[in-house]
Amino acid sequence: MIDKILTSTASEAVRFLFNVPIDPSLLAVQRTIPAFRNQGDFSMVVFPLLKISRKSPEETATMIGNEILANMPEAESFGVVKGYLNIRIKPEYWMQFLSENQNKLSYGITETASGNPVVVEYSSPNTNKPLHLGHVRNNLLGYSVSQLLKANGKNVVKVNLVNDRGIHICKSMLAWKLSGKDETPLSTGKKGDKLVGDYYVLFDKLYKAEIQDLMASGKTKDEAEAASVLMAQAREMLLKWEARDEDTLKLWNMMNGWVYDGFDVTYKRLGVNFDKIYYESQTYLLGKEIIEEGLKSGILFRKEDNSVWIDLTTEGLDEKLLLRSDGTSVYMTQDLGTAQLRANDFTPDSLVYVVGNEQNYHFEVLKHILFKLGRPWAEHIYHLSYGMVELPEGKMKSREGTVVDADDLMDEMISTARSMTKELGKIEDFDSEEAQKLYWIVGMGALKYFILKVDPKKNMLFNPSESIDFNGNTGPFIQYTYARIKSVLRKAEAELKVDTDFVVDGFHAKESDLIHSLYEFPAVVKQAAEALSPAVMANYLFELAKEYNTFYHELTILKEEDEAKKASRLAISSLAAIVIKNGMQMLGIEVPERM
RNA sequence: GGUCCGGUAGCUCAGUUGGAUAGAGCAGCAGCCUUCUAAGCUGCGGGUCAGGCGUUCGAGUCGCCUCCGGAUCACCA
Repeated sequence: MIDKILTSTASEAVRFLFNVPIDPSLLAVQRTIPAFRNQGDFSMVVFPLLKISRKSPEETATMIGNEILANMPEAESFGVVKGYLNIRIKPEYWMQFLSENQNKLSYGITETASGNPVVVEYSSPNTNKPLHLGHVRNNLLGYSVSQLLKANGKNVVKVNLVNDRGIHICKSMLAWKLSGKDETPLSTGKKGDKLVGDYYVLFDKLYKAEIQDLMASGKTKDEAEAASVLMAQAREMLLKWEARDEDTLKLWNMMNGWVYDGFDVTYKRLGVNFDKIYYESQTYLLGKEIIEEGLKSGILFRKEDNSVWIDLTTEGLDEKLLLRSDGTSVYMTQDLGTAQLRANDFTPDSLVYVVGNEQNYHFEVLKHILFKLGRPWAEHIYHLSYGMVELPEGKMKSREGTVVDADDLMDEMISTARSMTKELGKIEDFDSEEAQKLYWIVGMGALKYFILKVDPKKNMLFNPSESIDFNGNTGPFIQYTYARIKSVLRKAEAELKVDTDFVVDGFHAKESDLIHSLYEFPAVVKQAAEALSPAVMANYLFELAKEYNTFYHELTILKEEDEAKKASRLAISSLAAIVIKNGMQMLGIEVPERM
């Protein structure tokens, strides 16, 4: 990469001029800011060198500039403003870059995967309620991060750990049984996850009524909760489940089956998928051997009441419970077990957990425990901790009915895409199937981009009364730019063949900006993956699309009479389309050929 | 109370390892379709980067303190 060459040339220059070897990071090369683009493509700050040069900033910069010009064939000229050295790269360099990559469909993507896999866990739903906007953020992040890692040549295993057991499922099961209506998805025409979710809500309603009654008869809230028959029945059901009671298992299997059918539909529409699905009903007993092992080695200890703990106070944390006094496991025990299971299944390079930031502490503890128990791979556990999706009135609460349902939201996005497309009237020749596909692409593009453009670790706001935009910094804007480019390219191909070898005197400022942005794409792919942040990619793509639209507006392409210029602009367009398509694919967003 | 995360334009958000004059989008106003897709482009207004102190040639970015918001600190998951 040219910026690397520049850095090493410059540090050589400093060594030659001032006879002092320097750390190249002192001269971090950066892209010249727009105000000074007339002077160069790259800039260096010479202030840190003044102690070495013992000259004025201008003089120091000029000396280095001359030295670079003399030793770096790609450098064309330089300019100095205060302590900034701006270097222009020869257009020949950019021309070569363009002709080499203009038709490279895999530009920015490392196609051959190598190394042990990265295991990415995401989604991880409970089977007692349908997916909502919070889950949507989780799923989109997990899928996109997986795509980004793949684009960087990693083997990726996407896993989902479904929480299919526990008291919450028993509540839905119990309410269903008590209602006596024998409803099924088939009999009601309802999506299975929705139906089960309704019964979960029904349980809560019945339970609250029971508590009310008990309190009306003079009990305190605590007493009422302790005396609740419904809760006792739910617990009994859980015990029966654990005892593998046949009827209970049958009901459980049936209702979970409904939920999975429902989830499958939602996952498919969201465009996410998994390489392996773990079920807690099969993993919840794991971890106990690890505990035994830790007890033996003395890293864990047992209290008088028989409960097992780890002391993490030297790590600045607390003591943490790992086994209850009755010998049963807690969440942490299971997670230790499933982490080990994954380590055994895949011998991964690293483990990524896409889990909300309310579990920051949990994962910090998890890492520490595994590390103390002699699992060196624990060092490569990354908790991709994302913020809440909040509504204007605050947090979403399932029980208060303030959740934004994933299916409803997708329906709404697609229907908005439909009405906007119809209003614009550009696809009248599409058949119904093509049109439906486009509505889905655009609607989902708007939704996905809206969520992914925000830095994962930040909380974000969703206002249901203001529908998600389709103009400005949005998915459809980027999709539109792609469709626009493709339209030009189609026309160019329909004309005569355009020469892909071209020589131009130089580039227009708008062309240079675009070329430079396109040149940066592979670095952005890397950076986004390292940061586990689709937002890095999203924001880059928006800037790129904006630059293309400015270029498109200010310069003609097909009507350009100078054939070389025309060819260069087509090359820029072609590569821009490739970058947008590849970048969007890393976000899990499709792009339409027309819209 | 301890720990962690956040606070940037009216609103939603960017801002690479500290670098030049802090940027977008939306909303508002004014323009641009006989020309490669107007889901677009151009222009205008809009800021005590929560506040203070410090480190530095240079701080939205790093450190300390204060204020505000959120999360977490369960024999819940």
